[in-house]
Amino acid sequence: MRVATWNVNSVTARLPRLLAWLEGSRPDVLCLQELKTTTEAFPAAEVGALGYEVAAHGTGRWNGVALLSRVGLADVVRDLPGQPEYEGVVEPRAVGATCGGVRLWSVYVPNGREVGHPHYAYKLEWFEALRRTVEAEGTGSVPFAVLGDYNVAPTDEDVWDPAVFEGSTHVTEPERKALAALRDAGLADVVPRPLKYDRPYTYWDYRELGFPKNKGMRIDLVYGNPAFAGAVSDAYVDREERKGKGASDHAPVVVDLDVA
DNA sequence: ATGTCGCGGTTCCCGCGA
Repeated sequence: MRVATWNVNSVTARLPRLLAWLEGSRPDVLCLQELKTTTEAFPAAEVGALGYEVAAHGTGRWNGVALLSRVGLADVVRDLPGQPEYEGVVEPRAVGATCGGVRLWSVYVPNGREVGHPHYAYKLEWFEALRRTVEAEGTGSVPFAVLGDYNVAPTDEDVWDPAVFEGSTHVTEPERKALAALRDAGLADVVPRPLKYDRPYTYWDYRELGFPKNKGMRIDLVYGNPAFAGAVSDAYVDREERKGKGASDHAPVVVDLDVA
């Protein structure tokens, strides 16, 4: 079984690339983030023509997540139980489903903007709701994983230059402790292999030639319970998809599993 | 070497978020 996660930075803008990537990589399940469109406007017919069922969750210009599956899509849940609001709104940042006997969540963790900003506190609250979901769903024998854009680099090795990020979001101790809490809840960080260079970055800023200079970050993560992580046979970052005109600023992370 | 991108509204540029 092949599962993948990809922040597409607008599914509408990325549709030609998304369809080509699905045809080329043939994941059984794909977790998408940053749809930037509504549930209704999601291109379900186009991905359906490739054999995928869709659980999309979007409200418009920002955020939005989806699960695409060609191995079944059951027990769909939109939003984390108890997911915190931002400015009075529960944003579309999480969707869960059971696909081919594996329980999966596609998540888009809040960015945080600046340390001390209300969005940063919201980010940490959001992680706590995610941790509670892991405790509720992920501690049994069923393979379980949370895939998506976590907006946190787990270690200093996961950013191209730690000095540049000093004092910024994505690398602070409270954010990294939120990831550690997920590991304490039983999940393992399924670290993919890079297809080039030494670090498996998943995101490179559009600005200042981030990709050609490999000024990247590993912020798109796959956190799986023992039944999931123990079944992993391979994992890699598909940096090829970050190349060329019309790319997202994130590359897909692909995980192959030996599950029935 | 791609030396930002994408969206929606206040539209044919601007502000915002990332």
